[in-house]
Amino acid sequence: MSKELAKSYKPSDFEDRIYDFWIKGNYFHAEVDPDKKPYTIVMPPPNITGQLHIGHALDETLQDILIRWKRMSGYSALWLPGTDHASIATEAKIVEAMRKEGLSKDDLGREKFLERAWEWKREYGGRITRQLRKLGVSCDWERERFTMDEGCSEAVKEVFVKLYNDGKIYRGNRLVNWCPHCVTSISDAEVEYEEQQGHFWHILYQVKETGEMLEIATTRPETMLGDTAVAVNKDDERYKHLHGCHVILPLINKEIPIVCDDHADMEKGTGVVKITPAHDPNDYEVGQRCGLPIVRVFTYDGHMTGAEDVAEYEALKAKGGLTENEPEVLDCGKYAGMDTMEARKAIVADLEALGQLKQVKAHTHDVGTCYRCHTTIEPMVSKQWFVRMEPLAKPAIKAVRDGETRFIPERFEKIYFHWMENIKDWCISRRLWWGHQIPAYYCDGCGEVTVAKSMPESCPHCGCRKLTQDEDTLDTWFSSALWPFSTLGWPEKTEELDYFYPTSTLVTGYDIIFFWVARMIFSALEHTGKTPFDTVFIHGIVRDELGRKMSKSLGNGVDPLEVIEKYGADALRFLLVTGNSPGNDIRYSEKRIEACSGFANKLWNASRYVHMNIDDFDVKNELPETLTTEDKWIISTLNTVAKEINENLGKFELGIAVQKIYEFTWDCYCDWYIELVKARLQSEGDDARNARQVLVWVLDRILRLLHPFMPFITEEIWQTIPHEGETVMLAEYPSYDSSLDFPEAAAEMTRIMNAIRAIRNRRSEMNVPPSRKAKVYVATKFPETFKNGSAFIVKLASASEVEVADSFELEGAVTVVTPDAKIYIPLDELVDRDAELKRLNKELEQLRKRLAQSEGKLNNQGFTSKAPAAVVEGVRKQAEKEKEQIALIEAAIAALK
RNA sequence: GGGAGCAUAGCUCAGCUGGGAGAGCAUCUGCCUUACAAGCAGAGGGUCAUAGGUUCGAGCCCUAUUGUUCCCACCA
Repeated sequence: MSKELAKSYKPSDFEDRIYDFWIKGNYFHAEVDPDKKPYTIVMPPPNITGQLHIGHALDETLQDILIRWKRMSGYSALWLPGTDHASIATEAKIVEAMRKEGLSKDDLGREKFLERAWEWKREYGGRITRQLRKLGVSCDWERERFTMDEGCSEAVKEVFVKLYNDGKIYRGNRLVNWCPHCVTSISDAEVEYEEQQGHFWHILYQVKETGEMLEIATTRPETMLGDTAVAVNKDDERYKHLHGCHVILPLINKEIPIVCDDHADMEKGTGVVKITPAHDPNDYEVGQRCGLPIVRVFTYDGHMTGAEDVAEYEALKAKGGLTENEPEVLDCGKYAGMDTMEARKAIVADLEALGQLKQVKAHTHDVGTCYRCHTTIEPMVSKQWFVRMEPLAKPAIKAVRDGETRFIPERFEKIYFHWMENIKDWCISRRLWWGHQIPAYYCDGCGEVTVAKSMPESCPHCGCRKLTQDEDTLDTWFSSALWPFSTLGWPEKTEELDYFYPTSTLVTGYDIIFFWVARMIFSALEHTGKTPFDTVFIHGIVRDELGRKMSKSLGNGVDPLEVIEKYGADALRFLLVTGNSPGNDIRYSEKRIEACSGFANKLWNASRYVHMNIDDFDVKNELPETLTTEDKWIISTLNTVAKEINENLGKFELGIAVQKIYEFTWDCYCDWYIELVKARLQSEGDDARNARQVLVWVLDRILRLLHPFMPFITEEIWQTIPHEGETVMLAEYPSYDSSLDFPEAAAEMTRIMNAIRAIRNRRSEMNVPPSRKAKVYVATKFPETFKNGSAFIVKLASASEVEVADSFELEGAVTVVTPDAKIYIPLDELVDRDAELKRLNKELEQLRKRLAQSEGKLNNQGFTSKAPAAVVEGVRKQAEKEKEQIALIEAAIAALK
């Protein structure tokens, strides 16, 4: 490490070097240490397909701040990183790449495809974690995991088998969300609803028994071929005569019953609704209640079924492979093979030709789409694997209700509860190859299923030796749900698991509470008996300058790597926590990042100044025996700030904490303390030596306090000042120390500072340049304080000299009044009697107003009797000060006249 | 249809359990004071969305209203 500090702040010159230094020192590594308390964060694993975006930058920055703070506070702080295999997203990318080569999945076959996928993982899986390093993340790379590595896969199998044996995983035909583009089922959480312009088609169905026409409205006429009933409400007077009758399904002239079901709402439309159990969630329910057949009319890739599909169905039937709720398949005849949109057009046209299309109305409605490819979802009855959610959700609700896991901010608990309380069974099977293959084996002989962690030698049901593993894989989130414990070695009883689990804090965005957070909680409770983390710290999303979500299509994304290149990772990190409170969105703006970078620059320059004053001396980084008033003031202030920052961090108020460091550094240290000691530093002897020590000591504490937020610059500077230890990363985080409290000195310093501010203020109002010095007379009850501080007034308030006394009889002087002093500045030629009178009167008026307020309170018996004594006492003192000041100003006015 | 967030200075936002409205940027004034002009010293600028209520006291708590963003929901 260099001992020199470069002339100017150029983060790109040292950030990478510092990161390498940390890696070489192995400072990120956390061990099981019985002498320390554990603090654990598991990183939300980014997708291997992903590139670092600003959302990651926010998420990782918050985690890094917490982990660095805890590490410096004496915890064994483990931040466990990793990546997610992201089955749909990755598979889609590989399929897309293959398509460009003219290859399909079937051309390659499963084995070859998976080889390619792993190749992809090797190539791109490390990209995102390399990018993360640019941010300065201090995670334990030795413990990096991947959702499909051996251990995580073991955990997945363990969980699947256990849940299956407990009856909490089952396989069956249910209505699922089907993405015809990804050609797989997806879970309810993966459906995104988008508002679309559509139509209501009013179709006429003829009643067989009476010949009358029933008008039925639908938004999806292409599903009508799969209708197996129409429903009316049993209380609907209009249709009571039709109970038990049938209608003729147009186009295919199929006879289907009219059933009664509460789903038919008398208030809505005509009160008659067509029932397509195979392709609509509600209709599926009606079908179940009324015992209707299920007729599938769509293929899995979004076309109308035809003879081939029927043949497939018949073959399965012949084999005895039909199970409960197995949908029949319809040969859609002339519509067979059309995609659903073509079919819709053709069917509508044919209905019109038949005179059975009564009307078409425009209609906007929410249409479900796939969250990955945004293709319209086709609800479809299909045989899939499901997790039974009710028994899992209950304890997960209780754990949060009982406070075993809490959300920051708390309002997100409501969202969590609402979701958990209304949860449906979780469809976990995906017709994909990239992922955890479902550990279920089908016997070629008897067809029975066996669920086991590995393929059984022979079928336990019939002894047949030929078994085939289920082709499908599990939802990506099934493995992510195990992340907090699978990464620590579960199901093995490792010492890491014992020590670091349950983890401490989960940091994530509100957008994946359902996908991930909720599922981790119920999985952890089910398999480890414990909630996976104490606290879920939720943050918002980063928006662009106009408050819009960043998106590829808008092209308004901010590339964090470019920002780091230009301003440094420290500035970006600072930006992401400043002026923000938990759970709220953040707006990115160039102006703001410049301000953050400006702060780093300020710190850099202050450090350079410190260097100018210590480099030629042997300066110890410890407080001297003798402290001056200004020393005590800065130390005492720092002590208070350190106390507050720890409190704020403990409450996840990172934005408040960082602002306090900012203010202390810039206002207290740079603008006041350094200015206050400049004279001493130029002197010789103990005075100067002591000042150097305090200067260094305070800077060291600033660097420590700031380090979790701005790790690079703080390390770079820290290495150049006197210090103990190898890295600021492992220096102790400052906290409150009662021996560093100097309230009297702080009060004295405040009196001087108030006087300086008041004089500057008055001079500025009168446009007196600093070069024009003037004598200052201070009339005060604290003569010692002001005598001691007169040098400061000379230097910082452009005074030629300072005279202190109980009172002065001066005429033609400008007067300023502070709570502790009346100050005269004789600037004869500048004194504009009228202007001065006007100003004094204005001030008097303000003071009187305040006094009136104070006295109003004190005269209010409700206030004096009910308000806390300390508050009442505070107002009383305030009122006294105000009276004193008023008297002083009145005297000044009288003197002018 | 249900729920949540937000509304505070020209702009972007803080404001912790109720106890005299803040920051950054922008604007204006004066300073190249030997760390920093990416700076220093100052100034102006707010009916805390609206209307009620609780309280000795409300930006903060309660109710309603308006605007705005988002989430959830099976409405043909």
